[in-house]
Amino acid sequence: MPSGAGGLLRPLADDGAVLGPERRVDDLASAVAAIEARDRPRWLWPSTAELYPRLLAAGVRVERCHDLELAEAILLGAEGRWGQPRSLAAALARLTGDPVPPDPPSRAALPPGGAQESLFDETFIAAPPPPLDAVLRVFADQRTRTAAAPSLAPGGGAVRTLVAAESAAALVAAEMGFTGLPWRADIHDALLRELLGPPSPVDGGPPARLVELNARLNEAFGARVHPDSPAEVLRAFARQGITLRSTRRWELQHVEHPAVPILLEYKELYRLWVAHGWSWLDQWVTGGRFRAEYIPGGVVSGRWATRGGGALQIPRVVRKAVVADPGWTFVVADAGQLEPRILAAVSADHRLARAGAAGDLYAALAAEAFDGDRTKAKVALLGAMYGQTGGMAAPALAALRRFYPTAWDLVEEAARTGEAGGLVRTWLGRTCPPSSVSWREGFDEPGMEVDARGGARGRARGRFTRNFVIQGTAAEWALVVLARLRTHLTGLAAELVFFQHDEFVVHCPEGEAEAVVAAVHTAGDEARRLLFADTPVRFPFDVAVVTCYAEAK
DNA sequence: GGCCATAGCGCG
DNA sequence: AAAGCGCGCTATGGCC
Repeated sequence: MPSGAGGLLRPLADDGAVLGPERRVDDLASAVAAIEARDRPRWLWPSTAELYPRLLAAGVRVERCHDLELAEAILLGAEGRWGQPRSLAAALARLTGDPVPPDPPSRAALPPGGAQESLFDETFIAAPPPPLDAVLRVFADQRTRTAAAPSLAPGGGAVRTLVAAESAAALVAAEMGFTGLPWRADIHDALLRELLGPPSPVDGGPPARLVELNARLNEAFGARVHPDSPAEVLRAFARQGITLRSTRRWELQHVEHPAVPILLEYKELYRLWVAHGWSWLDQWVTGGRFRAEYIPGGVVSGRWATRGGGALQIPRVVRKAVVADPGWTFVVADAGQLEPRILAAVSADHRLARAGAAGDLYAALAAEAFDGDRTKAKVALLGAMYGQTGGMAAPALAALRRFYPTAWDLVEEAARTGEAGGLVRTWLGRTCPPSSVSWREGFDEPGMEVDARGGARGRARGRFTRNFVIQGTAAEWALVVLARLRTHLTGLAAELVFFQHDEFVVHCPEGEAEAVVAAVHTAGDEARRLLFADTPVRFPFDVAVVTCYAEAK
């Protein structure tokens, strides 16, 4: 953090009542550090993503915050105003009746130390700090709106929990981005050489193994083929008398032709090379760490998104490069069967909840309703949550409907609401975007009826809302786990280094592993109680203590 | 040259 | 008639 970044501070009570005068400080980070050490307050600020990385860079951590922007986005959704600008300035303008400014474009993903980063810093410093009365006014308004916001959970107050969890998670996100995931560039390089052969002598050229596979592919087709071009590959197969709809792997697998195994191997290695090859390593790994930018609430369902480096898509094979520091280890905790357990808890379906008390929910289902066929039980449950109706799932779904009618009704009701153009909400009250918002580009396919009811489009939306309730509630459970786990890790050297939807990775000295494992289980239990009180459903973790991430699972 | 849609595949 | 959800990233290929 450049020295001299100042700011404005003011002490408040929990309800936002002013407790003292406004104070301008020249060194915001030091002032925050001093107050944090003394009072451990809940910090109220416009944006964690904007401010907290700067505090972290100055060596300052805080325990709690209320993120006005994240709260605003949740509340706008709850009020049917999904997608309106969420910045402090926008929220204030809506209160004063002034023109609402659009949100600034999100910061582009930049490699660490990228040239544009310093440019951005200057812009930030040049901008005046927000007036504190704006912060107070918006906060007071949010408190009222939060109390009124609906949720799937019965009773009130759920959205307040959601806002608190989202704010806490934003702290974790910034800290994880700052800390980074331990990454051994030398091991990554050796892995790439083993799989791809030596890198090309030409800068950026394909490595030896890809060159070789391409040559063999040309031989098999009897012509030069550029395998990275789907159109060219389709034409090459057509010349062999084979008509394909696409060059997707699952379709190629059914084709009898000597080019197929070569092409499949090429595609797999090509993917590794372009997405997680040497240039990825150069761009994203510095000082033995992979640093991504994590974006809480970046996905409509409330899951996190990331910017840069594809942090949530690290291929399993590449995880061999994720190695703990000497004397340290990873605690990798994976919440097994999370979404079906969420369905059991949310629906409170008596029999499903009883199955959810078991260590293996699918096995419990199989024993009760699927003649011991675990695969069938799993297909049925996943089909119900994703809206699958055809193929193998049909008879399984019938059994599910018969044995677990309450759970069945919950997802069906969510689907019907979506098909009719309505909104659904998660347990803690995150609201899905309205149907007027195309939440996914390419949503409309040729021949899809525009009518929201009855048509293919309506059914697609039904599948979306059906899944939204489950995926979104699972994301909320995970947010609470993150927040609680973070709290339990304070005082230890342990650091949260990775989080991926239902999986938590802590990097800690070997001697702390036992305490971290205990903290994970405690956090999971606290999350269950906070969301679902006395549900019989359990949310067990598969926990692995490993020095290499690839060894987990 | 930049912009945008699409294809394809990695993750949960 | 059949229809499984959510993402990010990198390539190609058509466009201006």
